[in-house]
Amino acid sequence: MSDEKPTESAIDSSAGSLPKAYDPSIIEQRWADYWVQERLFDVPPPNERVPSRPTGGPREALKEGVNPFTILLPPPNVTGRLHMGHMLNQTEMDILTRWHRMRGETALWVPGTDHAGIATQTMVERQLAEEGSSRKQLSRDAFIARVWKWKQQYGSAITEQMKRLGASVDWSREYFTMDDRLSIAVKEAFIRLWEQDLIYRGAYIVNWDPQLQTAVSDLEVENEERAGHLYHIRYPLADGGALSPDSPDSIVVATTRPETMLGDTAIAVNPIDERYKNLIGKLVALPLSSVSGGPAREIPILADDWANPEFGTGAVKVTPAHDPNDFAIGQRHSLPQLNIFDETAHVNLPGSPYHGLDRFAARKRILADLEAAGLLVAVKDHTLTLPISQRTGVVIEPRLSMQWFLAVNKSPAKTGTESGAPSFRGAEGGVPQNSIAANAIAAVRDGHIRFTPDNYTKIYNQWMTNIHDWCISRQLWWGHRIPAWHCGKCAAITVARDTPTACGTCGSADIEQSTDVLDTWFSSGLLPFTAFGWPGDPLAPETTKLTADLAAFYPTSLLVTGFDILFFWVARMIMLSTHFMLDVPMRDGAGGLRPRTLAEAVPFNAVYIHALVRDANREKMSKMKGNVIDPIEIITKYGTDAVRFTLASQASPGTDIAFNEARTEGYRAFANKIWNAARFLFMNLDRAREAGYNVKLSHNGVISTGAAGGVERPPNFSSAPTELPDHTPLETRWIFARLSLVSGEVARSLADYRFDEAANAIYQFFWGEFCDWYLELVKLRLNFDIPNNDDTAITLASLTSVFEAALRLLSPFMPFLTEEIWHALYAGTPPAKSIALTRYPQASDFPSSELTIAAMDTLQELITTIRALRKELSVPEKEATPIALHAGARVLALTGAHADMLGRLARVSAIEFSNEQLTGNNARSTPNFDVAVVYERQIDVAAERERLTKDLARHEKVLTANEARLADEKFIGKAPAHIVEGLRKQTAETRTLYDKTKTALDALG
RNA sequence: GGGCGGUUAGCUCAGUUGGUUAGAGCGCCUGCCUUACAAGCAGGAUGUCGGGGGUUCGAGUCCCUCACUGCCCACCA
Repeated sequence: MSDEKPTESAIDSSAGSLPKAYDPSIIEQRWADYWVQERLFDVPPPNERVPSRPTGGPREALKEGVNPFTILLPPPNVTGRLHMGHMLNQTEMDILTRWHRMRGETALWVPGTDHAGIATQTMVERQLAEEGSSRKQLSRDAFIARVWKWKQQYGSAITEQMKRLGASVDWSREYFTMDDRLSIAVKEAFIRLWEQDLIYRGAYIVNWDPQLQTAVSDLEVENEERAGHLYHIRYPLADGGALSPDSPDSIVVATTRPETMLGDTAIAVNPIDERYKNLIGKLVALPLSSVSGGPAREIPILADDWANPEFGTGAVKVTPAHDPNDFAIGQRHSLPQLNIFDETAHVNLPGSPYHGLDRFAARKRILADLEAAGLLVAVKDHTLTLPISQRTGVVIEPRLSMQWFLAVNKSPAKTGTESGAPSFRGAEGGVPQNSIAANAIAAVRDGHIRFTPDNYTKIYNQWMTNIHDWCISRQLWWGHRIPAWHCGKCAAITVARDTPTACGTCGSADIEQSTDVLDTWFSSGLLPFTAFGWPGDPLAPETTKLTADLAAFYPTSLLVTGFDILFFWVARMIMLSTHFMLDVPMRDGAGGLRPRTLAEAVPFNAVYIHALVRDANREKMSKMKGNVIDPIEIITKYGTDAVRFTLASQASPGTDIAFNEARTEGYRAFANKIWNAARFLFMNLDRAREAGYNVKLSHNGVISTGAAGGVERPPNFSSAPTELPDHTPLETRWIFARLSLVSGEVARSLADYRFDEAANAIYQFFWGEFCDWYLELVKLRLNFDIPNNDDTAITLASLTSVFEAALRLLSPFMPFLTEEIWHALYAGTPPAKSIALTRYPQASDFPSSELTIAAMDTLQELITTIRALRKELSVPEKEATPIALHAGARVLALTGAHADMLGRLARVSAIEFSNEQLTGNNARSTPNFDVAVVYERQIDVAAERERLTKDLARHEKVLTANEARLADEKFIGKAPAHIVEGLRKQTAETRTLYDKTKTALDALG
């Protein structure tokens, strides 16, 4: 089955050929393959006529049009396996993308994968370890070749999984962040930043992961509170301190990390601290610092405000090479920086007894030695926050090392190296400083980027305002190697686009490329523009570097992502994109170019941040806990559509999703329901054909017939409301009206990222209204025994039309099921290659009338009331009974005209109209009518009394409350008229119900 | 140390700018194999909206406070 071509397997619309139960496993893979093979969602390269994207809020998207909708897939790690977070993320993006596409917009969703420096390198290193080899045993080039081989072999796993989800991405534009094209762009970005003097190299304290043996950024460090100790250590004064008898001969410092004392180069006390005032300037003999049996190192006691007299002993040891604060003190006092650890955090002090010890072993030894020397004064319990490497879980070792940094709070220097390039930057006012961070702040502050939920605006601002320079170098092998060459002779740095042969400063040929690579987030931060071809043809003049894709699709419309990468990625994209894109000109519409504004330089106009997918008990999923739900597993069990719908129906902004399989089971049932509704329809279409009806499907929902979703759209995109013949039955008018309203609701919800509301509206419509009511009612009309019956013809046409439209409405949420049925409906000759290329139902597509809805509401209420009464009276399901009805003229007329509905749906055999109120124990009252079921059967008096008593109490409560309010002059005076009027009406109705209930209760005796 | 959320039916969650009797799905109870569907149909029960106070004609919704709970940021040895 699955190897058949979909168009051929699209079954004839005969109920007999649809299996009774819906089985997603036999259709989903087939359509997933079909969408990819047919390149249905590829967007052809834009031409000059592509209109540029107007800026506007999400509401703007409600208008139909041909604007591009562009969205970038957050690239998963190439080593990754799909998890529930991906699935939520992609479901949301796919719903929106399919929705926009079906609205006639050019919907471009660009997929890709991230080379994920650390993750990938670690994975391959692990593989090597299993083979008894290691990265260092291979050469750098051999190792990188090995990673590429791995990528070739396994790198497509995650994208293959994506295809299974039905993600409607443009595979022709798929990228990998280490592709040649993107590597060139990354290099170019680095070089320009260097030329603008925004990248610098320097020795600073960085977060060092001793396991990975690389620097990591602040963001890659998690702070964990742990119980630890504060050690008070005595440092003797070098001169013995015998200045005067009461003068101390030592100073006691407090530290949590005694092993770092080997790197101490000073002791700091606060200048206002009276205890130590006369020690300032003295030297101490650093204990345990003797190398090869030599004398102890002597270090000064100095005054620095950093020392807090309240904390510990008020004296702090200063280790400039291993603590950021100490580093700062060192800078202020020109202290030497003594790096005592190697890159694996083992003591690196040849000649010292601690040489070669791991940092924790060194701590133990040092504490023991201090104790033995009587220098360990006190050990106090102390909770400290330990920096933990996110990637490896090991304790981060702050370490002085040479790294590359991106200056984020600095204005770019004029480049000068670009050949006469005109600067398009900064034409807009309002950006005070033009630094990377300032632009990133302005972009959000000025509303060019909107966050949903909007509280992330604040979080973003807070972070961006306090941002530090970004350490962008990593001591890894897998990644974008920094295009800088160090000179062996003069030590100068040569940064160049093409591999240089000589030092740019002294001309020496003794140059070597930096061994560092760039932080993965540096390259992914460039994606919003590099994915569209930036920087373009490097040989072309600067002003024409606007690639066609960039011109057509930048800025992207939306970014959908999780809050966990808000700073890692979202913020970096805003920083880097605004910075670089301000220099890329805009088409001015008259064939020329003009500077780009900040609004046009932002990477996206909106950011939708979704929550976490948790397990059914709201626990965070983790491998350790073993509660990780594998999307592929759950999809195999319930079908992709059901899982997608589960996620969508719970995806309300700002709330985590507790993924509950029971719910997915419910949505599989929903899919099955629709499947069976289709079977019902097909069965009737068959009957109609057999009875000689001319069954022809209109193609009015189709917006594209030929090529894949291109930029061009057929002119007949808009569709006029379906015209209903005069004698169209009520239920058909009603279902069209409901479809219209629901279509409107769905559009409004999706525009606000309310996937839950949209999904629930469709669910309720499809099941609660179309299936539960409409399908039951059409059974009254479909009468194939009578040839050329008007009711039958109109109803069948409407039924088909509504069902087809409802499928389109549902298709962004359940693309597989709807595709399958839609193709089946057209019996192998569909008007488009996919339902995804048809028009999305709009409220204005269908005739709608409030009167129709009100009429059906009344009939539904009547039917429901009769059903309840029958149940209460224990009328056997199959037995029809007469009813008595007391009501106003409108309801009576309505009931008279639709007695057949009551017969079918409430098993009413006859209707007796009554002039009297009906209050017997076989009767029920609503504000619109009294109805009684005529059935001779002793009712359960006790149960009836209980029910009536309860009702009475409820009515009474309402009456008391309402009457009190209506008697309140302040309420009458201040509340708006429609509220008062509504309350009056409700009170009157409740009064009537109360009276009737009272009478009925009294009648029970 | 700062900052941000959450608390509504047994469970998971909705509840628009305050406005007439607070909803959904699942679960639960009862009755039905009614030829699209038992993955179904019909009916039913279930809430002092975390506690307290305030503003208001009117509060699940706004303000204060307390409790519990989750998260983010932060260079105090």
